[in-house]
Amino acid sequence: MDIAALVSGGVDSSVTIFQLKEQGFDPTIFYIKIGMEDEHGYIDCPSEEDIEITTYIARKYGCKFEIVSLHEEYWENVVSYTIEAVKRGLTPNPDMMCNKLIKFGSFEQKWGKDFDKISTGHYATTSLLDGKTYLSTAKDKVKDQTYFLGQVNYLQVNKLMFPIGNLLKSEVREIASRERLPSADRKDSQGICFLGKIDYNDFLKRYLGEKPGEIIDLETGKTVGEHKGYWFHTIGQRKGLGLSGGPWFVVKKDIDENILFVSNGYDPETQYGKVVNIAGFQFITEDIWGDFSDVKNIKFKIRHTPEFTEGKLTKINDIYRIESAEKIQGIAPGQFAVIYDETATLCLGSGMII
RNA sequence: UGUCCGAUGGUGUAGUGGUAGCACAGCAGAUUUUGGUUCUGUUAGCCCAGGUUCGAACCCUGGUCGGAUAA
Repeated sequence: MDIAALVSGGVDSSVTIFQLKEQGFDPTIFYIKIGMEDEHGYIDCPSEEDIEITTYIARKYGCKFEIVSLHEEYWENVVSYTIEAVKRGLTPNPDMMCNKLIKFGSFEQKWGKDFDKISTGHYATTSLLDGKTYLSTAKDKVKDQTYFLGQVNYLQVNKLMFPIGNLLKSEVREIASRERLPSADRKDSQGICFLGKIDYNDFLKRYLGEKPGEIIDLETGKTVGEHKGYWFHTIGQRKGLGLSGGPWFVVKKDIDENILFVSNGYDPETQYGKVVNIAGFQFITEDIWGDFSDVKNIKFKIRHTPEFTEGKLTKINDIYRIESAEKIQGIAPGQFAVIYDETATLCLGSGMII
């Protein structure tokens, strides 16, 4: 079986190679360059060290190694999507789009198609049900990364391998240090990858500029301050408002009027919600309930959190709706709601929060 | 103009003679493959000038500023 293994130089993806070799496979390693420099020199993803480590891994395990670039694709799909979404007042999720469109999209079209499987270092698993592959959660429920995979489709899931999905993070670290992998002690990667060391707000300022507007207390209707552009704030956000007498949380945006609505205090009701409406919901594999019509008990996430929330899923025409069992904070349109089965073992699908 | 009240970190406030606290904001770090949340740490202050006192944010006098009220 021919396996294309995506390796980033981090601990997780490094260990996948060890795992694959243990299982008798001989993967071809791919390092995808996406850190792109635009005309302003503002996108920057320092990849030297990553490539160095990946090269070492390839040599250590005697794997073929290719460095490929998806700069253009990344820019056209992920970065522009991010900017467009933010401009419309949404909260984008570039990393989910990167998985869907780049790692398992463009890569597949250009190189992956020649392989039987694509392996990555995600904390996720797949399982077979009635002969069909389903995306499933990882053994390490805290590190589980199925949320970021919620937008992939059946063809992609069918072809994916997650060699560390059945390991705990601690076990991965153990293997890495036992195998003396240079990435053993590297910090977990975090943050939007294309930004590198660039501050997200700087990035937005660069592309969208500043546009002062009012901050209004939703409860009293009073203007309590000024912001520099609605795109610098997302629903549920506390940091960055600069208002005293808080804490204050962003609860609503008016894009046309460029107004930010906030609520004050630690537990105002306006900060929470129980209903999440989802547009464009799609099952990754298929509707496990058959013809979905009534109400189903599910678990879900509206952002990458350690816990799964309980809720009920219903369908209203083209829109799916989650009724959360408990009130949840920061329901941000543009983010994806990812649906799991009742036991949080199968990742069923996702759609965009509206 | 008279009278009264107030003046404490960026903001809102505790502290009535003895080391100036708290909240929010800010900053830093932890957590997190999305700017979110959460957690930890931290910066920064007694309107000014005199006086009383061993010692003053606190008491007294004057000034400055803000608010109220009277004509």
